[in-house]
Amino acid sequence: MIDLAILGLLDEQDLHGYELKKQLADLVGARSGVSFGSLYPALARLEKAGAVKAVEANTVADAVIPMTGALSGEIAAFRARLGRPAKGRRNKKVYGITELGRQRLRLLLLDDHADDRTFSVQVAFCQNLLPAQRLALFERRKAELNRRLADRTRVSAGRTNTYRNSLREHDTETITHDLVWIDNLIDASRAELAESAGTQIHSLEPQTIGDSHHE
Amino acid sequence: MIDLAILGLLDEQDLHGYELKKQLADLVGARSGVSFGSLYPALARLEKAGAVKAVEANTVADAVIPMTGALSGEIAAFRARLGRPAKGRRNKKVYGITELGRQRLRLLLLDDHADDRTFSVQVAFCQNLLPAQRLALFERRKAELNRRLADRTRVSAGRTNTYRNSLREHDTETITHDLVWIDNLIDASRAELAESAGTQIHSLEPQTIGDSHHE
DNA sequence: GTCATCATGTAAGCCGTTACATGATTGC
DNA sequence: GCAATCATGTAACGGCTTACATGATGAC
Repeated sequence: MIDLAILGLLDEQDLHGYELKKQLADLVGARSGVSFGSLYPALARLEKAGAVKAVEANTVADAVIPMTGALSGEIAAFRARLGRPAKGRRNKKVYGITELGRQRLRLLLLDDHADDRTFSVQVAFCQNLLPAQRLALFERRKAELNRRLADRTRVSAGRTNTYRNSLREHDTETITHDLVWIDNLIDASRAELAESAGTQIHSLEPQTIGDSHHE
Repeated sequence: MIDLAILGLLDEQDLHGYELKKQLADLVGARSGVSFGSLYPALARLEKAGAVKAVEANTVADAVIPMTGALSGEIAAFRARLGRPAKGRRNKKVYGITELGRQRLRLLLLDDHADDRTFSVQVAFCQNLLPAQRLALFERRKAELNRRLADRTRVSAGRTNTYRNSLREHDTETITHDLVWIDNLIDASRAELAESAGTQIHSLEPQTIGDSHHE
């Protein structure tokens, strides 16, 4: 999961570890947040594998301006790209994704053995997929949620009390809520797919010309 | 978490590992289900610590009758208590909770550093708590969820796209849904607390006597 | 007699956390 | 110059999963 999140973020902009961690926490929620102890080793591993590489290390300036806070990463990345040594924050390692990393990202995005948290991250970066792949991702998830719902109704025996019933009901509602969400995503995906199929046939729309390689 | 779930289940009935695993899966959902590789070591650990002890080992019969499936555990436990060697399934270890185990259970139920999954299990067995403790448990959870909601609105900057926005919105809805649930539990707890306080004093009001400390 | 299921356990390994170690920069 | 924050790492440890090893029983 951490690889997916790192590659997804680095595909959008170059970042250094510390900033990466912040955006990661933002993405998956402060809770279950990734720690340095897993982030840095993960970055090292990805670098060794050639999926990311350090760019502009040690020369980069950083925006210390607190700002809205969440913008500092973008500023840092911006300055990193410019190579401007504004105030001279030191041994920071700004990472960028490689072509190999992008391939790996696409693979991870398609992985169907993903757990719940990983699925969330897949959704967060699923713009990197082709419309049809995105749709397939959502459909798989829908099937999985329906399976859980079925399991849930099948059992229901055993000791029960107020709290266990309440818990069970709440869980069911949560899954149902997830299903509604997924259904919306699926609808949107299908619409998009139909639209792009239409444009491909007689180029009505000025959009999406580049997807020659499938569909 | 596994200790809490095991002790909670064994507090209701004596069970052997295999059956325990089924009920555990039922409790926390088939997904994120506990595996034998963690269950048996956990049982061994708890036994060594004196929190559970094996009862009726090796003499016990088991109901092989498939039935509705979920009932088999209760039947097994029932027969275990009777000591009836129906057909003679062999080296099964039926565990029971000890007084020390019950103490440990109460501690785990009150632990406020519990993660999300653990909290669910705490709710499942919170009947073992005193009304006031139960209320405190729910209130803490409510505070935690509100904290997350606050974090969530604070950030919201950074790169966004359709899918990230949708994910974010869905997460927010999920937390809100959890909050509604907790609020209901809290209301019920307060009512119960007031009622028991009322009967204890001289049964005047059936409502809100216990909340001297806020509102 | 053999296959599926019930049943218990062990071992290797992954993944992630906490805690520790280090050090530069900025604000006061 | 001192504390807080930024920044990067390492080390120890824990918990859980997968896979393996074992074996009894009941159904066919």
